[in-house]
Amino acid sequence: MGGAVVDRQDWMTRAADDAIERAARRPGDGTVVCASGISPSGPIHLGNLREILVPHLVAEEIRSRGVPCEHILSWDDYDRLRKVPAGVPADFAEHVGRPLSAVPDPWGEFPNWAERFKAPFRAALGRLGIEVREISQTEMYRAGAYADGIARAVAAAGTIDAILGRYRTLAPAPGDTDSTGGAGGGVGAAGGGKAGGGGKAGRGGRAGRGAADADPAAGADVDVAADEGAAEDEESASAVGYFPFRPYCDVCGRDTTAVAAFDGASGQGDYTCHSCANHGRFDIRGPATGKLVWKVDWPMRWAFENVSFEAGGVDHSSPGSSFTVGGSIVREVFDGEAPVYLPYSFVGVRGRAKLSGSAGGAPTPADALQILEPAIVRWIYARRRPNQAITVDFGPEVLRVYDEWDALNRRAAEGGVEPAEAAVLDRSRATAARGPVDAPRTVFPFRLLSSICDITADDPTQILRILRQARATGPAGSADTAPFDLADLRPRLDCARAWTREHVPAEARTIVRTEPDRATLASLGADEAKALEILVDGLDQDWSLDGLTALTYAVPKLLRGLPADAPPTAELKQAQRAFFVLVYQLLVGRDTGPRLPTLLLAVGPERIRTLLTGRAG
RNA sequence: GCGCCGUUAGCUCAAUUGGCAGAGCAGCGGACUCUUAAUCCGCGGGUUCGGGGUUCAAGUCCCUGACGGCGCACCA
Repeated sequence: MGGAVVDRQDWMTRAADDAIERAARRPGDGTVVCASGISPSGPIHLGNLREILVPHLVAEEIRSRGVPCEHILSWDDYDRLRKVPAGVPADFAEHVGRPLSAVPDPWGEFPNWAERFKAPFRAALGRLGIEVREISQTEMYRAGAYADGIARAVAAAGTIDAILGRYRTLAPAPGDTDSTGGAGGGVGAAGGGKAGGGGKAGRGGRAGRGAADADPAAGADVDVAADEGAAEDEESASAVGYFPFRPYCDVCGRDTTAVAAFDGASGQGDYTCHSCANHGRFDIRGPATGKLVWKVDWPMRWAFENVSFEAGGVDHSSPGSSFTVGGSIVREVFDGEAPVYLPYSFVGVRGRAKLSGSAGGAPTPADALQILEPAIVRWIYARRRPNQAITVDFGPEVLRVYDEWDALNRRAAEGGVEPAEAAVLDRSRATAARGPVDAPRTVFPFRLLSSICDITADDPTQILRILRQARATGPAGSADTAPFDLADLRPRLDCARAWTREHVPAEARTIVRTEPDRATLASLGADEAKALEILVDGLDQDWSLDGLTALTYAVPKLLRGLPADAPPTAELKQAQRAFFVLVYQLLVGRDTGPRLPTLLLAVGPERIRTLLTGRAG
């Protein structure tokens, strides 16, 4: 009974509280920096979208309070290509080990490998109303922006090695478990006590997501072989001990290098490349031709970008994984502090989404936006706490999602939703900078649109005609009688069309015959033929939903010499049912189908005449 | 070994910071001249995985056990 308090508390407000507090005790002008980082090594899927959406929603909350906030997206396009995904020419294996930005696009449409995968993702972000400042790690490293960070890391190699060692529990030392607890706790505490955790069950769909399938098969050989070459710590240990910076080879461009010697005074060193046997030199002072290993690179950027909030997948969030060690490294090496951190769980997919274009099996944001309105995609990510798994369903559940969404909007319009729920709704529909995301001006139930797309075979003219009819005669739809056009129905109409085409099973679809069923027509009894005649002759009397409804039910009555408005009897009802079956058979080759008046309206008078009489309309 | 998530109606899942356990589907009953996954109304349905604890109050918080899923400890 907290009565008077308007409570919009949810995970986003809490994260925003923490992030603002964290930023306040940081250097800089008080701008809260929320960070995302993605490695564009393949199609960027719906799981990766969470990497963006979690910080985005937190940033939105921060902005809504009038606090300056920036959302950055670090493209890890200077990472090595780790393996060649399925569907890519096998000879691309030679590029394994090179930076993603230095590998060509297999299909020659983009400047390089990384850009191929950035482009569609960027477009999807635009539709979702998400604005970020993109940062290319390739450019940053090559421009020498990180020179100071690299120098610090190299100088503190021993410290870093020791930190990593603290968390190594695999091989020999069964040692100290409390060092883990201590470090992890220190870092995570600010997150409100929940920062320690996150991981979660993933890939909810038993129908499977496919990403997993692609992994082992596709790259196994290549991956193992290449990683062997790169096998880092062990190899280099003999020469110069642990070394957190890995040079790319001057000759072959791969990171299959081992540092053989390094001189701290000059900042220069020697390496040997396993792939091409090149012996080369590198210099960490200016523009870099290599990069820090991941677990050092990440905390270095926290300090460099002054990050106050970031989210990470469960794989980064377990004890001993990159976030935990990063917390120690940023403090001990970069004189910084870990951001407020939210671990997020995996995004599962159900309902056999159509595979996205290029290589992968996992659906992308672009795939989702073909089926779901932008606001609904945002809603799916906003309404669940990050550490809960999300299942995006492309199957029949889509209908339910739309129904729920419409119901929520309706209730909100009537002012009948809880503050917390209303807040999530607001966050889903609009952003601070861009305003409302793309949404239909005229809303019809998704299942209605889908059904109409189905029976009209996507004919825009007929879709519009039926919808106008539906609105005119709709039961409670009297509220909004404003005229509308196809454009007012988008993007939902396009979503319904795509969903119907790609996700509704064939047996649930209605396919109107293109040619009359002459065999059945030839075997009709006299009454049947007469009934069809009555129907066809009556089509023009009142070509509307109501008119056709009256007509279809009247036919068996007229056939018996009864008036069209005769009261129904059991016998009449039976006759009506039999008549409907006959019409369904002739129109769609089945015993049942969509309600006849609707179906007739969709098929149109000429085609009805052709199919029911065998004569050209 | 360390750690995370889940377990709620026949099924799929909700339940804002602890405050009367709720929807959809399925089932049953009824209405619409009614056939369709394009309609409406109603009904039934629960030991919230087990055990302990804190509290006026626990699906929710603490401890513990079971089952299911996953992550890290090698790399990113």
